[in-house]
Amino acid sequence: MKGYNPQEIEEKWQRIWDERGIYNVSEDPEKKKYYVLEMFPYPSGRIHMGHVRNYTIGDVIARYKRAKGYNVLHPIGWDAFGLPAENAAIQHGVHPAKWTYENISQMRQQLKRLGFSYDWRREVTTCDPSYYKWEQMVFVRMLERGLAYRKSSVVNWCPSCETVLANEQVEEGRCWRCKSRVESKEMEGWFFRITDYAEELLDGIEKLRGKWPERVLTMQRNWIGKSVGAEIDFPLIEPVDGIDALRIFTTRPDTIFGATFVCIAPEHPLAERLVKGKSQESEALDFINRIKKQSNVERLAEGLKKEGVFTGSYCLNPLTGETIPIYVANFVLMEYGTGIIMCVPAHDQRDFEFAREYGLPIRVVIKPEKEELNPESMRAAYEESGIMVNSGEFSGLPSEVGKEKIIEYIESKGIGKRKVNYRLRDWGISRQRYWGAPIPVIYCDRCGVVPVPDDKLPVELPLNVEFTGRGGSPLAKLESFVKTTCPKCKEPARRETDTMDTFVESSWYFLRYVSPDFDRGMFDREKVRYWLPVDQYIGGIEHAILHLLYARFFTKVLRDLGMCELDEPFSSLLTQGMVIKDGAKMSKSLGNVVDPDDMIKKYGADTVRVFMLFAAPVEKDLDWSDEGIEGAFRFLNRVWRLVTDSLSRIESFKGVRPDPNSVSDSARELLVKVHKTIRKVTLDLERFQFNTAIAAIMELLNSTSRFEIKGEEDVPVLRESVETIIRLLYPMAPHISEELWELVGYRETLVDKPWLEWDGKLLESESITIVIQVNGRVRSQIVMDSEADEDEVKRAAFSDERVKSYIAGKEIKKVIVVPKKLVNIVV
RNA sequence: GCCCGGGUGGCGGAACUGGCAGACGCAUUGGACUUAAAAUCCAAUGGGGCGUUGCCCCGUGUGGGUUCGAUUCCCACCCCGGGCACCA
Repeated sequence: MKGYNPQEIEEKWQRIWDERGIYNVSEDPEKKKYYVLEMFPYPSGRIHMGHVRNYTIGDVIARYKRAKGYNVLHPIGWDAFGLPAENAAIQHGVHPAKWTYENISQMRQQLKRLGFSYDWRREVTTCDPSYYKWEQMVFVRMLERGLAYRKSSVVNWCPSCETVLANEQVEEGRCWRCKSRVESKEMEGWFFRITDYAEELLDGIEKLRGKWPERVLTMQRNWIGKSVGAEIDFPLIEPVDGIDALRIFTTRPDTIFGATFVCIAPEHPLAERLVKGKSQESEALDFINRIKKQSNVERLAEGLKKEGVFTGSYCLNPLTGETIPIYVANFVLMEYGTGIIMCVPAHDQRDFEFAREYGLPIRVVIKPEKEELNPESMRAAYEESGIMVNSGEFSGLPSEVGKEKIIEYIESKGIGKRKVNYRLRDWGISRQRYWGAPIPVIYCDRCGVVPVPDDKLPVELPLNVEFTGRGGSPLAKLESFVKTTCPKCKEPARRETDTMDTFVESSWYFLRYVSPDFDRGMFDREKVRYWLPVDQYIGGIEHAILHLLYARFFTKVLRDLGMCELDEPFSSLLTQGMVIKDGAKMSKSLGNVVDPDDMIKKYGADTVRVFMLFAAPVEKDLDWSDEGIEGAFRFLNRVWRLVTDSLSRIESFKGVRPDPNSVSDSARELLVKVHKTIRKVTLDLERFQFNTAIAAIMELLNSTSRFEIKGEEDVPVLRESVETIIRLLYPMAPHISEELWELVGYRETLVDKPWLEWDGKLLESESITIVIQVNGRVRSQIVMDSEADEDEVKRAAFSDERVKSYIAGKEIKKVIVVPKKLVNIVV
């Protein structure tokens, strides 16, 4: 018999699966649907071990669910827009389109070589105009509804690349590409109003509890950063430009009697007006300008040092009626709240530090339960709740109650209102880059911003551009693209040359898979109704916030545009850990990269898959081990050998059911093991515990290899065990399983075979080993019939010789019997 | 600082809902096969002890608690990983 030759059999089965199109699915109202999706890859050139792990997990789930009778949708595509393509163009003169499509065709071959069960007819590529056309149309709808808008804001600017960088593209204050220092710059750009959905996105998190990893939910919750409080007016002593009060935001209205000064952000337009004509003017303006020049990164890096300068202006504390000073301070953020805060040094650590630095009064207004606070000797602010003191008519109230009372009071006086703030900012989607979906708007001197009409979509990305890496986006320099006519007045106009953030494409690709060729809209609504939501989404933890939050937001927008009925796109989320080597992420610079192709060449796809699943639980990081993959290869070889070695013995027993009552004891034991393994593997696959599922198959393999046939009636047991191993292994290592299945005499492929069921009766009727403890320590074991009642078990326990020696001459205080498990005798 | 995870042999890891800690794999050691090696197979492998082939004690980050019984539950602390970090 031939040895295990993975190259040969893997190619064979991949061809057979492909020819028969066995993974192609369509809607079937008779069957329960299951949509399993892995995060699609960026076509960087070659797949890496992280992809292999991600897609192997998805493939096991897809094959298992299919065997369980589900109509399984399992698609793949390409997140094909992005900066690396443009860099390749700048550095090597290859056009981004050519580079991207060549990478895709290479990576597609690699995925096929791993035997993943995709419906390849549904492949989507986001840089294709037939894909981004729909995204542009949605952009226009959003624009019409005010969900997309243009504004000026402070961005990260790389002076060398002459482009904006997203926050995540800034590493320690430097450009991730050219390492030059990033500057802050005010720029116009397009935004999606994700903040309108802050509350719903937060609510949704509660509904995803238990189905998404808690960590991801926590990260999203923090990112949205809801805080409840109030906005309150602090009247100015001298009004400026008709403004007679400063509106502040606070989450602690209960501490307002302790507000001894007010701070304003340096970027706040009022800051400069407040200092005008004051003796502090030049000093204050110097400070404001110095802080404004710092990039966000620098300002955060300088971090803990609180700095400020007195404006020379005063306002009133609206509750105490006291006159208090107004400062400009570096720790106040323009983007959050109103950009102005009331400062309560006794009960806020930042205000406390600032007050100590500048000698401002500290007044205690919240008293802790037990201790007394002394403003002179306090070393830190008291930020917890307590009893209100020095707070006029509110004194004596618990601070939590006082918070409500003060809000009611200021609302009744018309000097403020209850207010909820979010840390979440609107999503800036403009990129001064070429390789992305053009933003479909036209600027007309007469009509202003005009969206491109639907019948003129898509705005195709022109391919005849030059890549110099200098002077901004190549699009802006392409006159034939920029020059156009206004759709409204037909006069000459200019096109927007920014492209969309690539996270926009990945915010809806999972919807496009249901009808990839649909040309009357983004997707076929009926098909979305059938397939969505995604039942199981699988990907790396690195997308915990960005992609997963954007996709949730975009789904809700599409719903509100009346395009679908979906609230949440991904019912369940599985985040797999990274693949690392020698304790570090695989990277070229560390020289610890393991190439999947090399491993496939050496061991075959099945071995690579099995190792990925066996080496660690899915959520944890997986440390690559050369010895480990050898072990996986050995395991498959042993399976191969078991089957081929037993072939002649079991060949003529096809379809013969073993009779548990007439087989030898060891055969019966094996048969029980077979069914226990079916149960274990099934339950493990349901919970995505692939490592223990494989361990269970290994155990069964060991038992079967050791098994010796005692008589003719034992042979069907051996056969059943062999067949079980093949079939349980199938979702993880499909090629070898198919080949061995054929070898043991079957013509139909395993793809079509329903999943195995275990025989519950066989497992129940077993005799059971019961552990006997004396004082909680294991002292003996007895074998009992599983039907035995408590008294029988007790009697057997007391008559056990070893137990007798432990309890001899001692008083029995208590006997605990756990049915079918153990007896504990306390003496 | 705050919020999540997580600490189990030499290593990756297992243990249902409180019930035999260390499944399975790797590595190591010894043996078989071989002229030899590789491959393969068999055996041992948490620590310590002894009357040494069978048994005893200790042992799941540390210290306490609940319980007949704790890797599992509760309290306090230590360490590691990740996220957020002047968000008022």
